[in-house]
Amino acid sequence: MTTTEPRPRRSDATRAAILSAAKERFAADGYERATIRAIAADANIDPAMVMRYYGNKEKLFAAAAVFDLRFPDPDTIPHAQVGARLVAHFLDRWEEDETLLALLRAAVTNAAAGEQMQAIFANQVLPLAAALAPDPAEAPVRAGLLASQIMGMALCRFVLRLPPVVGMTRDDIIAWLGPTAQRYLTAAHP
Amino acid sequence: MTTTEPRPRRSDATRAAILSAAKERFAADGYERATIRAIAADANIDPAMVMRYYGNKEKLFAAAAVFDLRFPDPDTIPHAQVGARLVAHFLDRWEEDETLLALLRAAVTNAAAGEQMQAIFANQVLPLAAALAPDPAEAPVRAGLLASQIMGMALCRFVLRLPPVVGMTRDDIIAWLGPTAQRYLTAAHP
DNA sequence: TTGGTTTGTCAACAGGTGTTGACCTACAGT
DNA sequence: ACTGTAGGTCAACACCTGTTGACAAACCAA
Repeated sequence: MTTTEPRPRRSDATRAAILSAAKERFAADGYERATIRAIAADANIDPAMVMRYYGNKEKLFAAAAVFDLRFPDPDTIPHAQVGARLVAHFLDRWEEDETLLALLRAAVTNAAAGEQMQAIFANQVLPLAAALAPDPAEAPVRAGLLASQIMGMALCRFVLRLPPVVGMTRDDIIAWLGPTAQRYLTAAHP
Repeated sequence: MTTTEPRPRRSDATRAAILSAAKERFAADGYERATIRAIAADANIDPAMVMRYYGNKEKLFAAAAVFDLRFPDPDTIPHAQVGARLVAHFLDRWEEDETLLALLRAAVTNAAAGEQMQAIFANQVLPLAAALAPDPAEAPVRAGLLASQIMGMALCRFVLRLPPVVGMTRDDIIAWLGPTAQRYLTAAHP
């Protein structure tokens, strides 16, 4: 038995346009300033359609903020390079998918977005740290430290746009942050 | 000639109450959700007073977001301990003054707040890095790296409230982030 | 063609926002 | 006591927000 795909509806294109516009607006403006009217205008549809297909603004955001970090299999990474590889992977994910930016911008002022951020941390970052940390009991703290450095870099580079941080190249960032991530994940407790 | 203090006005108490309530609201809710009406209610005054004394919401925020990091004199810190000392200092400043939290929460969605954040970076963090970096030309990047780790920790601990990060003690954080800050500021370019 | 379901449009609602101006009150200087 | 000014109150404004319900158009099955 194949997985039962719900047969394609005629309105799928509209749904997709709404979701795409929502991601863009949430990423650019944050939760409160991204208005349903503006999202609908971007998608060239009536604001009422947003309500019809997504119920309300919170559910629309929940749909727009689904995100998979797509970590590589930890076993395929040489132990000495996990830091650099993860920093590089995070940078790529951050730049190729605006969803993370939307999530960050919204999570700072919206409770539901904050919880979604916590869920991503618990379901995706924590298992990764558990697979890499020398002692599984330390995994949560190590995951938290990794998150603090990665999110801080994203904050300064993509949100606050601090000029020296914006000016760094991808390789600069990997060279500086790689050892930090490596230490947070694998080094002995200081 | 003594510095010409503007003689105290009868309304100084009201002004201070407004500013204090504004800091609290901006810190807790961010720029857009902190309404003038709510701030006025906290200060037990009429919303119109806010406009009279601060002109408009943007100017009120600008007044509420003035902040001095109060760095210790770099020369008084033993070179080997600058990282730990600065991390400890940042933690203290962050916890004793909610202005930084207001600034961070607002800077993510409000352009003026973002610029104020950039100004603090340029006027306060950058000179510190310049005084500590081995090569002054590298100071901006080193300051940016320091900011990324410090702001990231604040974001995860005070805003997103990631449980493992909230659970860390002050000493935990200093022990983990101290060496990172030390390396960003003083170690050779990797 | 008929009838019903899906897709879309329009206008309006109830409530909240920053902001303004008219007005009253209490004080300081004379 | 009189008067000008600073401090404070009140109601309203114009606008924007999420959200709703009534209605029209397009589609598809019979």
